[in-house]
Amino acid sequence: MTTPEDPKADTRTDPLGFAAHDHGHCVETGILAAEERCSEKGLHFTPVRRKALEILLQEHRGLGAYEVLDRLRDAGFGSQPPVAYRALDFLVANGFAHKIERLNAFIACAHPGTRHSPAFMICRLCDSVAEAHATPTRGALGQAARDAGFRIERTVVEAEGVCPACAEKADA
Amino acid sequence: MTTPEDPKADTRTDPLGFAAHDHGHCVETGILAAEERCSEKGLHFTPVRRKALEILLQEHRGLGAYEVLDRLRDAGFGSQPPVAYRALDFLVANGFAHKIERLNAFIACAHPGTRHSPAFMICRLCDSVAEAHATPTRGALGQAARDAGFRIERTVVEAEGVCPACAEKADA
DNA sequence: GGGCTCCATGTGATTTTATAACATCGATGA
DNA sequence: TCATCGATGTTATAAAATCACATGGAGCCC
Repeated sequence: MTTPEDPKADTRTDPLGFAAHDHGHCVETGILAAEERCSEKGLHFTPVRRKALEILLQEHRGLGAYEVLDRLRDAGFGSQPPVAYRALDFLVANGFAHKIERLNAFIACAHPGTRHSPAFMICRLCDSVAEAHATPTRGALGQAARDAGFRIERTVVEAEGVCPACAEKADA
Repeated sequence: MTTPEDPKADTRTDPLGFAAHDHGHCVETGILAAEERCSEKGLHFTPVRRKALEILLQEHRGLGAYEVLDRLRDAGFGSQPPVAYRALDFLVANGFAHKIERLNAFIACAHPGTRHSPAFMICRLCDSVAEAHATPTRGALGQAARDAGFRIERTVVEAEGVCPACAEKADA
């Protein structure tokens, strides 16, 4: 965790959980976490896969597969859809990224390494996305599932709305 | 290798909330509710729209837009995608149906008339879908949104797993 | 080393899902 | 009457995802 002496040194205002932060840090630690976990688990963190994760980490918003593909192509990798989809599948399967169903888009995991059900907050005005933890077995859905005898294996929880920065702009 | 029965082929035990029920009732009351609400609100419940809702009501699973389109064509309506998408858009916009993002599919609302955030339980074995109520502002997501200052306008809550009927078959 | 298998990458082609753009037509009402 | 509007229809195209198959390198066994 970096604690910059001068908070104003950080000029980027990309929201992470809609809060200002040192964004270079995101990419760096995201890649490091993936490297570590891959070597632990014997997974092949190959160049395309690494690059795809890097691309996702660079933005706190959902990127379409074809947007990722464009950037992979620019980086010298293959130019056909399966190139992107396969890299993204790997990242999602191993918890380094998530798919946002509402957007048909992908985003780097904000809590890599921890076992979790993600929940997303998607700003419809600026497209930024924050990841929180969902607790699917608690709450109304969990109760309904228990009542019905339904075994939950995976959950999609996505909230659409307005992030604090955009709400503030709208007020002004 | 044995040839187990394909659970998706079983149409006799349509589950509603994964429970047996009088299915004719579903279609009938669904249509009636829509008629009533449309006349209340001055909405045009036209033949295509009515037929589309009927089609959705006939199944407790998600139907793709093109599946709906096929049946609309069979019923004598137009045969091009916008025909289905427009009817479905109307139904969704007015709360008579929902889109299931995980499946890129549509389903008739199980609680028409009541204002609610739907939550779905999707059986990955037989494709049946049950609708429950979500309480997005309670629970972890609501707390995260409040903490972040995010204003939730709409939520997608979808659980994938195994319905009681399929779980039982799997045990046997 | 030779050959083998496995897995990742690459490509072209296709399928599935969704929208754009524009014509027609009937109901409503000035 | 005729202007307007919303609904329906059509053709064409865009966007998202998958299929099928070829290549190529890493590790391994003999």
